[in-house]
Amino acid sequence: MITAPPTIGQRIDSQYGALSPQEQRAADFILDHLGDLAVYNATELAKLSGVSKATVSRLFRRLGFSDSAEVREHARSLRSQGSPLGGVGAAAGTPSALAAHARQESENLQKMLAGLDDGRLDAAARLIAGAGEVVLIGLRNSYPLALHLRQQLAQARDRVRLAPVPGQSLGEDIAALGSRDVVVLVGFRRRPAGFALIVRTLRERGVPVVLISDSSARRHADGSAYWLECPVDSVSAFDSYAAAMSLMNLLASGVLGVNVREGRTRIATITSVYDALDELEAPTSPY
Amino acid sequence: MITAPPTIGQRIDSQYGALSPQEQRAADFILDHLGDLAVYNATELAKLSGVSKATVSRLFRRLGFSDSAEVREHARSLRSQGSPLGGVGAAAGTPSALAAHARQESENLQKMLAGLDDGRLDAAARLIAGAGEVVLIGLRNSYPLALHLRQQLAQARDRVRLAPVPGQSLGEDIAALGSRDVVVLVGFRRRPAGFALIVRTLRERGVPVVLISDSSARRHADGSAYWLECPVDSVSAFDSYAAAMSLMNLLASGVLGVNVREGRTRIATITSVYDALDELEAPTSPY
DNA sequence: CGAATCCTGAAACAGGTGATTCATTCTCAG
DNA sequence: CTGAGAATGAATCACCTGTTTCAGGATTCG
Repeated sequence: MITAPPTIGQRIDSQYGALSPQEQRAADFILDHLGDLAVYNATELAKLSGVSKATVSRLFRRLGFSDSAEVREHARSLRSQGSPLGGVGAAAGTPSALAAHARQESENLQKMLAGLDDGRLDAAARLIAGAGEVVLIGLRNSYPLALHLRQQLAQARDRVRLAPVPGQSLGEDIAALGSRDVVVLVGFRRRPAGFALIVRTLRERGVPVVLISDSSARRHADGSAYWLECPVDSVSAFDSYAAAMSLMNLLASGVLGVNVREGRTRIATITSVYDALDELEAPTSPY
Repeated sequence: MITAPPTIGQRIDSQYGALSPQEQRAADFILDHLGDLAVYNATELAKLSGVSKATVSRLFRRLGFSDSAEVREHARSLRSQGSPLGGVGAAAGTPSALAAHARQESENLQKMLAGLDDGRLDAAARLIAGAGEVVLIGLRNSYPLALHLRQQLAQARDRVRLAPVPGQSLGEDIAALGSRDVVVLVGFRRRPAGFALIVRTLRERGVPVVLISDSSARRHADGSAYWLECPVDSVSAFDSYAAAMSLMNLLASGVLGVNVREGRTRIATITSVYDALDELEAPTSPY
């Protein structure tokens, strides 16, 4: 049996710790774009990963290639073999359980999206974007989701509050709200008893509600302006909020008003993203 | 409907008859290797298709490109957008915003799972299941995720704490930990500056770390016992933590599974514990 | 605190790339 | 037979790529 020479991914993995910081940076980029490695030349690799050409050159050398042409060659041969290219993994484990999980997650996602293509996502986003104040409510297991949504929404607009603030009753939180405001109510299964009362109170006050929940909250749907349904079914003992997170992302970006259809990680944007990342990595205060 | 500029394949098709014999030869080669077009440069194209560089240059010009660089660019954009390879039509039905989003989410999920099938998920779950104390750390945007994971893990085992407790420094939180405990560190991109210090401190103390993050935290991976990588890429302006949530679910159920197998099950008490937890978790409502 | 070592990007340099020019060949029409 | 025109590759040359060198930090070690 022929022992194949290690792929570039494997080489990076095995030597990663021994690489210098800048070399790691370039290596990161390579690992993140293994499939596209053959289309970049060394200069682009350097620019995109934010290091000098010299560093890239040294990295190749250190990974055991004699020059960048050899790397190109290597990347190409990997491509043509259709190999997974991956440094880590690729070994057979217990795919059955993971596969079942994957299927379930996809199904959740699909269902969630299917319930959205009547334009209600857009409508809800518009409602939130135009509201005076936005209050997010998430109790119990929905609390982390609400917290997350607030972090994202806060980047899309002002005046986004999380409602159950410690030391303050929910009543006080929503007392001042009116019909020009919006409440985003995250209410996945295992809602506390008072949930129905919240919905009723808000409706009486004329506060529009965007309800995000699984199907078990259907009875509260007609008390809401929009109901964004999202399944949380899972093959395991616990609910999975993956599709819910996906929905949060859609909602936040909808509010931001960006055109989601814009192509994926375009080369032009890669650099700026990386730059922004590094800026954040260095300074800043802890949480 | 937007009329996209014709692809190079279409341009060749429409002008094929008007091309000179040698140009057709080069064009044939291009058509036969459309998917790999981005990896060849003009000189290689010439050599491989058996024509001179000059002919290739003229061909590009005749196809409406000003430059071979423009062709490269074009070839790349085809790669990143759709499927020059995987079939002709890119499912012309509704490649709308939601579809693009769905595709990206699936890809994230797939990548996440691919990084797991070497058994590291199971290993990490075992480590967590057997640890004396489990401390979850999630800063900034990773905080909601950590919070969520705690809710789920708390159903699978005892002694699961969230570390950045308000009014207490992280140092105090992890001061008492040792090699028999475990820290689950959630560190998705936009980590604060102190992150590296946390990793270092934990390693010095011999506290095993399960790192959950996107690829940007790779540099911290070798300071960790297990690194569960999870992409958060999104077609929108915000990162999507859908795959991350999926991973949390897997991890929690993995831990539960270990404990069930080893007779440490807490299933009987799950509900009551869960409820008690929630009272502590989200500030209680007056309702 | 100083020396040694390593890391790093700027700059120099050698080699390669691709657009253009030019001479040759071939094809027809006259 | 001849001249116009197209096709084509070799040759040229400005430009670009990638390697190496070098000097200025940063870090480590004594």
